[in-house]
Amino acid sequence: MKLAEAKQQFIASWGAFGTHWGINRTMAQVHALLMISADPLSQDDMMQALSISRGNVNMNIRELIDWRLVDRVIIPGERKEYFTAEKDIWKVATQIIRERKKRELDPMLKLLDQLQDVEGDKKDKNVKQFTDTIGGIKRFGQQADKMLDVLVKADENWFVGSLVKFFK
Amino acid sequence: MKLAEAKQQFIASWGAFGTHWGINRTMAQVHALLMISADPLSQDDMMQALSISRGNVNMNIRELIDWRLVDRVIIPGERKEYFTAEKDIWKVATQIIRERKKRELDPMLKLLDQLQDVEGDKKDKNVKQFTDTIGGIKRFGQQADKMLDVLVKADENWFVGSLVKFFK
DNA sequence: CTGAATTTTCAAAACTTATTGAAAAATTCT
DNA sequence: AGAATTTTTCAATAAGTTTTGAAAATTCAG
Repeated sequence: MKLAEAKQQFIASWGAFGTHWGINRTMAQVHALLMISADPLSQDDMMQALSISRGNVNMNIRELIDWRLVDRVIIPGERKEYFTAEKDIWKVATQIIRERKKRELDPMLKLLDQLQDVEGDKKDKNVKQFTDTIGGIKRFGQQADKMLDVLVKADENWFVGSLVKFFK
Repeated sequence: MKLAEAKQQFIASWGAFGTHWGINRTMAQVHALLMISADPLSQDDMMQALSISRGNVNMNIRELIDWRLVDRVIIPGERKEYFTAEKDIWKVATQIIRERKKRELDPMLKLLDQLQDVEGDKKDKNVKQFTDTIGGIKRFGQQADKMLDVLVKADENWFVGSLVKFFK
């Protein structure tokens, strides 16, 4: 397979993959493009490569920067801004976990806390089923929360090394 | 807080949460409703509880069954079908992992294999960046794949117990 | 087998989200 | 400072997704 074709396929698939995980297709594609580009790209480069509008590139790039997956790069002597993506997939993954935890898991746990104490007879099976379910999700979420905290602070080598032993 | 109000809040939040993870809001809400219901519900019950149409309930229930998160229940003497959800959140989580792995991770790994061998000079930095990135993602994905396999087959108590030690 | 109850399907409509592109703002050069 | 270039914004529009609801299919009791 030719490089250009392989690139296109990867970008398309990464985009489709993203949509299954609640990520805007174009944002995932911009990310994919930057991950496989040896050099930083300008917004014009991306418009070109993905056949999308200037506004679209701009919005998605800014969101990727907000997720800390992409950085602005200044190239001396160039007027335009350029962008690169973090290419170490371990760092990419931990960063995504970090953000989603902050944006989604933490608020969910806060809500579950509030829902925990409903008025009413603890003997009523409807009350009981509700509090049991909420309690179960809360405990699970807290466990996940702790685990992800450690994971995200860990070094890849330590982690993979330890996992090998753990999951023999 | 009153039970009815707490239920509504949970259903709404679970729905919103789902949309951030590529899951149809209504499907997540139906799932939430069944998880906090002490008894099995009919399609009419769900239409009522969520103010949605019959077709909508039907489609989403069938998808939840397809994900093996919900089961049909026959109540003797009743003409209607009833439905219950798995309420053990550990089982829910491992089942979701199982399905997403099958539907998304496995195909992605298969694609990365194909993209691995592009024609061209390995010294060309463009070729190199591409194969390095793809290779990195592939290795990471394979590691995750193995890990999730073990996780999904594990028993919750074993898992949590071991993790506590692991993540001290 | 008949007819009532229930479930399923799916085209059309409603809703949601993403994209465009031109205008405004900001930046940088001379 | 003024002009040229680049970036950002955002209202309008397009594209994509979900929902409805009525018709068709299926199931079941008598």
